[in-house]
Amino acid sequence: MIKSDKISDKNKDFFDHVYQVVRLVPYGKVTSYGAVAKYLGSARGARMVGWAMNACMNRDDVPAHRVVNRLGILSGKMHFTSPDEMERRLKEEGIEVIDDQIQNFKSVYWDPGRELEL
DNA sequence: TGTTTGACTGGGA
DNA sequence: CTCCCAGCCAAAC
Repeated sequence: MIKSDKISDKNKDFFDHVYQVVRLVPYGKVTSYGAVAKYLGSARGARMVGWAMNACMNRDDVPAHRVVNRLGILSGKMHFTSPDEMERRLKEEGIEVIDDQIQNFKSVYWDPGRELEL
Protein backbone atom coordinates (compact mmCIF):
# COMPACT_ATOMS: atom_id res chain seq x y z
CA MET A 1 0.00 0.00 0.00
CA ILE A 2 2.67 2.44 0.99
CA LYS A 3 5.46 3.00 -1.54
CA SER A 4 8.21 2.72 1.09
CA ASP A 5 7.06 -0.86 1.38
CA LYS A 6 8.64 -1.69 -1.99
CA ILE A 7 11.92 -0.05 -1.11
CA SER A 8 12.19 -2.04 2.10
CA ASP A 9 11.46 -5.24 0.28
CA LYS A 10 14.06 -4.64 -2.41
CA ASN A 11 16.66 -3.67 0.13
CA LYS A 12 16.05 -6.83 2.11
CA ASP A 13 16.53 -8.86 -1.04
CA PHE A 14 19.98 -7.43 -1.60
CA PHE A 15 21.00 -8.06 1.99
CA ASP A 16 19.78 -11.63 1.75
CA HIS A 17 21.87 -12.22 -1.36
CA VAL A 18 24.94 -10.93 0.44
CA TYR A 19 24.32 -13.26 3.35
CA GLN A 20 23.98 -16.24 1.03
CA VAL A 21 27.26 -15.59 -0.76
CA VAL A 22 29.17 -14.94 2.46
CA ARG A 23 27.78 -18.14 3.90
CA LEU A 24 29.23 -20.01 0.90
CA VAL A 25 32.78 -18.91 1.70
CA PRO A 26 34.63 -22.11 2.67
CA TYR A 27 36.48 -22.60 5.94
CA GLY A 28 39.94 -21.06 5.88
CA LYS A 29 39.10 -18.81 2.94
CA VAL A 30 38.19 -15.15 2.59
CA THR A 31 36.67 -12.92 -0.04
CA SER A 32 36.29 -9.21 -0.69
CA TYR A 33 33.35 -6.84 -0.63
CA GLY A 34 33.82 -6.06 -4.29
CA ALA A 35 33.83 -9.74 -5.23
CA VAL A 36 30.49 -10.27 -3.51
CA ALA A 37 29.07 -7.13 -5.09
CA LYS A 38 30.29 -8.23 -8.48
CA TYR A 39 28.80 -11.67 -7.99
CA LEU A 40 25.50 -9.96 -7.31
CA GLY A 41 25.91 -8.01 -10.52
CA SER A 42 27.55 -4.93 -8.96
CA ALA A 43 23.99 -4.09 -8.03
CA ARG A 44 24.85 -1.28 -5.65
CA GLY A 45 28.57 -1.37 -5.27
CA ALA A 46 30.88 -2.82 -2.67
CA ARG A 47 29.91 -0.24 -0.06
CA MET A 48 26.44 -1.72 0.26
CA VAL A 49 27.95 -5.11 0.98
CA GLY A 50 29.70 -3.56 3.93
CA TRP A 51 26.47 -1.99 5.03
CA ALA A 52 24.75 -5.35 4.75
CA MET A 53 27.46 -6.82 6.97
CA ASN A 54 26.79 -4.13 9.52
CA ALA A 55 23.16 -5.18 9.53
CA CYS A 56 24.05 -8.86 9.80
CA MET A 57 25.98 -8.48 13.03
CA ASN A 58 22.96 -9.80 14.87
CA ARG A 59 23.04 -12.96 12.80
CA ASP A 60 25.32 -15.81 13.81
CA ASP A 61 24.92 -17.62 10.51
CA VAL A 62 26.96 -15.09 8.53
CA PRO A 63 30.78 -15.45 8.76
CA ALA A 64 31.48 -11.74 8.32
CA HIS A 65 35.08 -12.27 9.42
CA ARG A 66 35.74 -13.96 6.06
CA VAL A 67 34.98 -10.73 4.23
CA VAL A 68 37.74 -8.14 3.93
CA ASN A 69 38.62 -5.33 1.55
CA ARG A 70 40.58 -5.91 -1.66
CA LEU A 71 43.94 -5.48 0.08
CA GLY A 72 43.22 -8.21 2.59
CA ILE A 73 42.96 -5.75 5.44
CA LEU A 74 40.50 -6.37 8.26
CA SER A 75 38.77 -3.07 7.67
CA GLY A 76 35.66 -4.14 9.55
CA LYS A 77 37.18 -5.57 12.70
CA MET A 78 36.06 -2.58 14.74
CA HIS A 79 32.43 -3.41 14.06
CA PHE A 80 32.58 -6.81 15.66
CA THR A 81 31.60 -7.62 19.21
CA SER A 82 35.23 -7.03 20.01
CA PRO A 83 37.86 -5.49 17.72
CA ASP A 84 39.96 -8.61 18.20
CA GLU A 85 37.14 -10.99 17.38
CA MET A 86 37.65 -10.91 13.60
CA GLU A 87 41.39 -11.49 13.71
CA ARG A 88 40.99 -14.20 16.33
CA ARG A 89 38.44 -16.10 14.22
CA LEU A 90 40.58 -15.92 11.08
CA LYS A 91 43.62 -17.25 12.91
CA GLU A 92 41.39 -19.97 14.26
CA GLU A 93 40.77 -21.04 10.68
CA GLY A 94 44.48 -21.17 9.90
CA ILE A 95 44.64 -17.77 8.24
CA GLU A 96 47.76 -15.80 9.11
CA VAL A 97 46.91 -12.28 10.23
CA ILE A 98 49.52 -9.69 11.11
CA ASP A 99 48.75 -6.09 12.00
CA ASP A 100 45.11 -6.35 10.88
CA GLN A 101 46.25 -7.63 7.51
CA ILE A 102 45.93 -11.10 6.00
CA GLN A 103 49.27 -12.60 5.03
CA ASN A 104 49.55 -14.48 1.75
CA PHE A 105 46.16 -13.03 0.94
CA LYS A 106 46.09 -14.29 -2.62
CA SER A 107 46.32 -17.93 -1.57
CA VAL A 108 43.37 -17.73 0.81
CA TYR A 109 41.28 -15.50 -1.44
CA TRP A 110 38.05 -17.02 -2.63
CA ASP A 111 36.25 -15.41 -5.56
CA PRO A 112 32.55 -16.38 -5.72
CA GLY A 113 32.32 -15.29 -9.34
CA ARG A 114 35.08 -17.70 -10.31
CA GLU A 115 34.78 -20.59 -7.87
CA LEU A 116 31.07 -20.87 -8.50
CA GLU A 117 31.81 -20.57 -12.23
CA LEU A 118 29.24 -17.87 -12.76
C1' DT B 1 16.24 18.27 1.11
C1' DG B 2 21.20 18.88 0.70
C1' DT B 3 25.54 17.45 2.79
C1' DT B 4 28.49 14.17 4.99
C1' DT B 5 29.93 9.68 5.98
C1' DG B 6 31.08 4.84 5.32
C1' DA B 7 33.20 -2.82 6.93
C1' DC B 8 34.74 -0.26 -1.06
C1' DT B 9 36.92 -0.33 -5.76
C1' DG B 10 39.70 0.81 -9.72
C1' DG B 11 42.70 3.83 -12.21
C1' DG B 12 46.54 6.96 -12.41
C1' DA B 13 50.82 9.04 -10.21
C1' DC C 1 51.83 -0.23 -0.56
C1' DT C 2 50.74 4.90 -0.47
C1' DC C 3 48.26 9.19 -2.07
C1' DC C 4 44.66 11.42 -4.94
C1' DC C 5 40.43 11.26 -7.57
C1' DA C 6 35.94 9.67 -9.31
C1' DG C 7 32.04 6.51 -9.02
C1' DC C 8 28.93 4.18 -6.21
C1' DC C 9 24.41 3.90 -2.95
C1' DA C 10 22.07 3.90 1.55
C1' DA C 11 21.85 5.90 6.14
C1' DA C 12 22.45 9.51 9.23
C1' DC C 13 22.43 14.39 10.28
